[in-house]
Amino acid sequence: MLTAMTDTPARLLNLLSLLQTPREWPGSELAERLEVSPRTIRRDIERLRDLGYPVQATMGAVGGYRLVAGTAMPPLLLDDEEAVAIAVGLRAAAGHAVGGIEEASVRALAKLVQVLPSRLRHRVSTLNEATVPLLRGDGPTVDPEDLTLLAAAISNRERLRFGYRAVDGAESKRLVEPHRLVPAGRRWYLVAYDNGRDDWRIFRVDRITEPFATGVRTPPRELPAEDAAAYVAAKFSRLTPSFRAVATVHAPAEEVLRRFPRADEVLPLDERSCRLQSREDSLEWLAMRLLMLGCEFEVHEPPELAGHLRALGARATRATAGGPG
Amino acid sequence: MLTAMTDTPARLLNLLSLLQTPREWPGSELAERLEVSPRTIRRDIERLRDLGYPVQATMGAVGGYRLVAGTAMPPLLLDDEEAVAIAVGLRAAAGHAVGGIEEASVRALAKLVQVLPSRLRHRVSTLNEATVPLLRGDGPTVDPEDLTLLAAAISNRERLRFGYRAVDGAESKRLVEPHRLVPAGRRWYLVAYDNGRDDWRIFRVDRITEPFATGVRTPPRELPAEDAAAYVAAKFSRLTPSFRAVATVHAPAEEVLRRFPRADEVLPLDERSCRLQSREDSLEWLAMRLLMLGCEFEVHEPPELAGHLRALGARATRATAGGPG
DNA sequence: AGAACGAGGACAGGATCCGGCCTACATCGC
DNA sequence: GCGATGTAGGCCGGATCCTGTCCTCGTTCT
Repeated sequence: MLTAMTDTPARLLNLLSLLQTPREWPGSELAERLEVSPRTIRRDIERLRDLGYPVQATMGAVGGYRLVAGTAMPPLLLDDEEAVAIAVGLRAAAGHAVGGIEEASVRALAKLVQVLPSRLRHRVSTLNEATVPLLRGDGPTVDPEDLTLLAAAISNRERLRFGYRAVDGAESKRLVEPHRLVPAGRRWYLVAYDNGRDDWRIFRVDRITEPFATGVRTPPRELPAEDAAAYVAAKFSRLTPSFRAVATVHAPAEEVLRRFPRADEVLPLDERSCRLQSREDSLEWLAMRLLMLGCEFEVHEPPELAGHLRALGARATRATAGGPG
Repeated sequence: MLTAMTDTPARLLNLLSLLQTPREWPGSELAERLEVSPRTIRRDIERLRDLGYPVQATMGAVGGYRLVAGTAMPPLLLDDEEAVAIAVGLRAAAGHAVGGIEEASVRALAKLVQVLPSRLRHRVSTLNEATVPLLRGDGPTVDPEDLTLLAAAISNRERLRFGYRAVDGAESKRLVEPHRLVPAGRRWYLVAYDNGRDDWRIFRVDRITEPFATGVRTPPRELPAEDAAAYVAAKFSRLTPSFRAVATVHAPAEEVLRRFPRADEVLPLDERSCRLQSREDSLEWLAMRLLMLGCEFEVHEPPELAGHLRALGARATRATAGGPG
C-alpha cells in the first residue's frame, strides 16, 4: 500500500488493512511486513483491541491474528478493484428500488466517491454505462450521479443551484438549501428550502437538471414537519400516478411472493395458483415483470395493463414473423 | 464514535473518520471534538497528508478541512446503515453479471462480511431475500453467500469441504484446496485441487452444496496453467451452451449499444435500425432483453430464440384474454 | 480594515514508543 | 508426552516523538 512504515499511526492503519484480509496472519509475518519487532506487533494488536477492533487470535502452533465481527464497523480498507466494485454495486442499488435502504446507499456512495481516486472514477463511470440498461421499464430514471451530489450537499449543508422542469414543462432556475432526500417507490424527492421562493419546496430529482453545489454553507434550518418522509408523503400521496394491478397467476403463492416481495397482496387460490395485487408506477414495467415470471397468468385490472401486454405480445410475435421459420 | 481520545494513533483514525463526512470541518471544531489544541490538529492534518490522504483546506474566514479524492483509497469509515447498504448492493452486483468486476465484488463482499457486526448481518440477509427476484432468466443462480465463503477460504488458504452434484445428477462429497474463483458469463467456476482425486478440478459453483471451510490451512499449490481463467476457458469453452443470436433492431445503433453493452457486434444498417449479434447462455433471457428494448425488431437466428419469443408473445396475449376488455 | 481561519517555525518538558528479555499458556505434530 | 511454534504480557532503559504555548504570515469573507 503506502511506502515506508516508520510511523506508529500509519503502521496501525496498515495493520488493520492486513488483518482485514480474510486470512490469518502470524505475528512474525506481520512483524516482517511492517518492519518492526514481533513485540511491537503484539503491542499494536493490543492497541487495536483497546480501540474496539475485535482482533481474534488462534493459539497454538499454527496460530495467527485476524479481524472478526465485532460490535462496530472497523474502517474498511479497500484496494482499487474492490473500491470500484463497491461503487458500481452501490450505484445499481441506489438507482433501483431495494428494500428501504435507498437513502443509505446514496449516502455511502457519496462518501465513497468523495474520496475515490480519479483514475478509479472513470473506470466506475465506464462500468456504470455498461450496467444501466437491464431494467428501467420506462419513464425518467434518476441519475445516481445527481443523487450523490445532492446527498453530499445535504450533509455538507451547502447551498445548491439547479434548473428545474415543472410538470407543465416550464423551466426555472433554483437556489435552495437542501434538507433531505426521500425515496418513494422508484422516484426520489428532494426536500429543500427554496431561497428564491422563501419557502419549503419538494423537487422530483429526475426533473432536476445540472445540479451544482455552490460551496456556500448555511446554518441548518428546521423543517415544519416531524419527518421529511412524512412531509413528502403528506404532499404527494395523491399526486403520484400509481396503478393497482390485479392478476391471477398460475404458480404457487410462495413462488410469486419470492419474485414480488413488494406486492401489496398475494392470496393463494389453490395449490398452484394465486391472486396478485401490486402497485407500480409504471405499467410497462409491471407487464414485463409478470411476463418474466415464466408461468401463465391473467390480468384483471387495470385495462391499460392488458393493453400493454397485448402490445408486448404482438411485438414478440411480429419479431418472429420475418424469420427463416 | 469511540470513547476517550488520549492516544495519538487513535486520534488520527478518528480524525480520518470525521474528515470522511462530506462536510467541512473547521480546525477549531476538530480540536474541540478530539480534545486537543488546534495546533495539534494542524499537525495531525499534516501527518495525514504525509501519509497520502489528500486533506483539502479552504482558506479564509469560513474555511475548513475535508478529505478529497487522492491517489489512494483512504480507509472507509461507515455507519451501520451504510455498511448494510453496501453489503446488499454488492450481493446484487456479485450475483448478476456486471462488466468484469464480479470477482472484485465477491472479494469486497468477503472482506465486509468478515467484519460485519452480527446485528447488521441479519438485517442484510433479510434485505437480500427481498432483493433477489428481479431477473434471473432461468437456470440455477449462484448464491452470493456461497461465493463469499469460497472467496474467504481461497484467500485464507483453507481446505474446503462440500457436496457436489455432477451433470448426471450423481452426488459426491469433496475435500479440496480452493485456488481461484472464475466468473464466466452468468456462471461461476471454482478451480481447486481435489484432495480425494489428487488432481485439479473445476467445479460449477451453483452445483456446490453446503460448502464448509474446515479451518485447516494448506501451503499454496501451483496451478498447472498460467492463469485460472485461462485454465477454465481451455477446459470449458466447448461445454458451455452458448448461442449466437442475430436480430435486426429498429432503433439507432448507439441506443442499442447502450442497452447491450456486451453485445458481440452492433452494425448500423441505417439511421434508425441496426443489426445486433449477441451471445448469451440463456435464450429465454435473451428474448426478454430484446423485448425490453421497447422497439420493433426481427429475429433471424437461432430458430430456438424465435420459438421462445413466440411462446412469450402467446403467453402475453393469453394473459389478456380473460380480462374485462 | 478587521475577523476568522489555515500554515508553519521554535522551544521545552513530558509522555510515549521501541526493542530486548523474560515467563506463562495453548495447540499441533510426532 | 514432548518439543516446536504460536499468542499474551510484564519489565526496563534509552531514544524518540508528541504536545501546548508562543509567534508570524497569507488568504478570504464581511
